[in-house]
Amino acid sequence: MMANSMDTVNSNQPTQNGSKLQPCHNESKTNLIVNYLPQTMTQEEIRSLFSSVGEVESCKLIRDKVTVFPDHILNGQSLGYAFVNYHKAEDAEKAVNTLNGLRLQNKIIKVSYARPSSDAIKGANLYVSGLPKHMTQQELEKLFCPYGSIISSRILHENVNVGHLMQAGLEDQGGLQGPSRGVAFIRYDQRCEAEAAIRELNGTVPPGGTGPMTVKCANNPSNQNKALAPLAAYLAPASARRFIGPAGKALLAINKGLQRYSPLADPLIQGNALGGSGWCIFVYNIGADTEESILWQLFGPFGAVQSVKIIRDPATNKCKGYGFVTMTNYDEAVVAIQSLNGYSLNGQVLQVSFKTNKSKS
DNA sequence: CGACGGGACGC
DNA sequence: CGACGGGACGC
Repeated sequence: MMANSMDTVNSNQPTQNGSKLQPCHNESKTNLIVNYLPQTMTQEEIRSLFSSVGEVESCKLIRDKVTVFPDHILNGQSLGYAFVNYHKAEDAEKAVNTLNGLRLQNKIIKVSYARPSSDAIKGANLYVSGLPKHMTQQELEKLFCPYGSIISSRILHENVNVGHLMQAGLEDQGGLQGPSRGVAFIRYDQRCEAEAAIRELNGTVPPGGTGPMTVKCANNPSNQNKALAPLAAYLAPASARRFIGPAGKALLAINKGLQRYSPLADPLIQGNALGGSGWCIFVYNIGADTEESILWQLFGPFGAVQSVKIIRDPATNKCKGYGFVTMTNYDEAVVAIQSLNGYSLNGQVLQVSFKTNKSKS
């Protein structure tokens, strides 16, 4: 089956692009990249696994970095991949042969040679928006493959409201994703390939599309944008605390004595661009003079709120009676909805539910 | 008495 | 189905 076109180019291949000199000590034959690791697997567990094949020189699990404040950087979640460098090339080869495709928990890991690190492979990840909603991953790759070797591609999808399934832990069984958001990532082998794709494709109308798409460099995944969103969750009352992991506890420790902090007043939260990855809640029957801060006050106590939006009449700037709140975590969103639906605000009874797709897309 | 933006950066 | 790095050569 060709379902998995995710890894279009296998990075095991001897670098066809490199008649260039390799780094002095020939790391390209000993250094491996391991993808699709289970979320919970630690660096030590990975090292242990790969040590079963041969002596490991180094092992590095890549983790998200969470910036709490400019002077507090914490290791966050595993990004699901790691680098394992062996002392001996033969051990690396054996690891590829014996560990690639190994099933660990619910994942099939991929073990392949790491491309030599260089500036040429940095910045090769593209963010694409404005794609037709019906475009498939195959069509997407066909559109982008003329400009270089595609390492991976991914179309982002809407969340789909199937809470009972998610709670049963079945979300990994596949098939539950919602419609395309018209947004995708394309990773090329080389930065220059990505740059060529931007030059050639940005602003053009994709096949089957009705308007121009945007093709640009993707943001660096581990940067400060994420910083304050987790903070809102960790400072929230008990409802959210149950879900805190080790990183959250560290955050809590750091934030002791910061009672003063209020997400309501924080422009980085109010104006954030995190929207789209969380659970969007429709809030109806709010008064004409309702402001964003009211929604923050209402929803903040239930957990991590990513964004808040009051819909206004552009002419009068008066609220049209509804707004949207995006929360990060499904469980917290459910509790917020259950708690706030029917709540009386300034004499009006709120109707609160997950957002539906009634818009004129 | 009316009823689901706009822009989107992956867990 | 799934995001291809890495602060540090320093007392």
